[in-house]
Amino acid sequence: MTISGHGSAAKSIVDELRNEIISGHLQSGERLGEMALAERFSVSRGPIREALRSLADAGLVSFAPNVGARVRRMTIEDARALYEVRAALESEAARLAASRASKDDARQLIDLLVNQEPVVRAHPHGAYLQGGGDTDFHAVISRLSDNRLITRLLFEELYPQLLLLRQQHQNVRGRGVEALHEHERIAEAISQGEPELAGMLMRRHIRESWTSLERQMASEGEG
Amino acid sequence: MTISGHGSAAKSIVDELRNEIISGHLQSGERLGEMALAERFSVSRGPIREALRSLADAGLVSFAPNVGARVRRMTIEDARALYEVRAALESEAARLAASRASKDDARQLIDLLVNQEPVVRAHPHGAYLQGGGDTDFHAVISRLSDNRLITRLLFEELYPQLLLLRQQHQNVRGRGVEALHEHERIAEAISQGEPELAGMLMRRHIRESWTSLERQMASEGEG
DNA sequence: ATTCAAAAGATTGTAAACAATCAAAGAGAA
DNA sequence: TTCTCTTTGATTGTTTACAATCTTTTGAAT
Repeated sequence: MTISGHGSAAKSIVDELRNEIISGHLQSGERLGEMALAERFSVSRGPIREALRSLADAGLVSFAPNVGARVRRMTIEDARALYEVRAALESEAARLAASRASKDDARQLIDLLVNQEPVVRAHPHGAYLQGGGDTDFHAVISRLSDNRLITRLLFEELYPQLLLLRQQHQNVRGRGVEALHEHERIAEAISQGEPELAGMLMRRHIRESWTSLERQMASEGEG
Repeated sequence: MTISGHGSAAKSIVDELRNEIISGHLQSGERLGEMALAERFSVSRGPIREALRSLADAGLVSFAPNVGARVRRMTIEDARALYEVRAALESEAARLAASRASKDDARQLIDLLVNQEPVVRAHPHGAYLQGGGDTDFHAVISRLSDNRLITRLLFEELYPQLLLLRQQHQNVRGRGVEALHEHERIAEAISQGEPELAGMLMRRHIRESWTSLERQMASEGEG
């Protein structure tokens, strides 16, 4: 679960390594030797081991006993499983948000989208997810769901893996305009207190996102 | 994520401690000092620290920096969040199983229930979940979903926490007969290849389970 | 040239000692 | 008595050293 604790040394090391993995500075499959990292961060192997375990929990690093850690390589099967779980958790979050959100909360969600609209229209195929806009939207819904477990699973396990996936298949383009439109419909359902509809729209939204990504990953194998 | 690795020492320590926590031999809130555990297992503090981190990832142990680990105390809010996530993941699993399961797989699922029926009828209020029968049913659906991430989340994070919850609120009784009947309807939907129906029935099944548990936890506060 | 085996090198797993932080006990004053 | 400050004790965080395992290299035999 990784509640939070984690000796302060390991914590900052985790953050740094996560950024380097997600940004592609550390390539997929690359070995993460404990001694090498210990020297790099001017620290002993203890905190390094703890940091690597934590990254493995987040799904960014893979282990082999007596062999060590490597930057995880995401297969297309991993990606499919990831999107299926994401659909389950986010549609549940949308459902709960529609049940529990106050009028004020819902209004805040809609305002967020109104502010994002001009930005998205300026970059129709922008990396919506990575840019923060998409993250904001889903983060707000996560908060409105009032379920800390869902929020933790999404932000500490699924989203990092999604970013890693994007990093490893670089030619993925966002669906900026379409996604924004789908967001608007979801926000509307939440603000009107319709859990079933909100959940269904969110599920469809994520399925569309996966369809788009899957197509790009497939064509990647050809070219 | 805790792929598997984990030095062999830590692995067995994790298993032992998990059993002791779930069985109630270690009470909730009890301190888990590193030195004490190191002596108990005749091992140094290194593997102990790794084991405790792993248990924290499973949600059985809570941390405070510079203070240490304790057996996690599950609040009613934790329980609610847990059941909401469980509903999301298991209904997704049922949905996927209905989409993907072969006729043979589905038949196997129904056979499982037929075999369990006489056992459940003999103990109508038995601890279905803990006894293995319920676990078997959900495990099979998990496998039929063909999604390793769902399976891992359920068996390494959610189910252990559910068992801990049961341990801390001891007067919970199962819904043996009703649950079995609901299982039969779910299995039927899966075998007939109806994802929407299977998902909906599973969601309802888990909601009923939660309603029953919530009522018992509430009455616990009174008596 | 290829394949297998054995030894050398490198890396992870574990143990033991040191440093830093926190919690509790005790003394003193209001 | 109660509150606060200080000190003491205990526990976690970190480092260093040792043991076990794996990977790679080297060599010979086919």
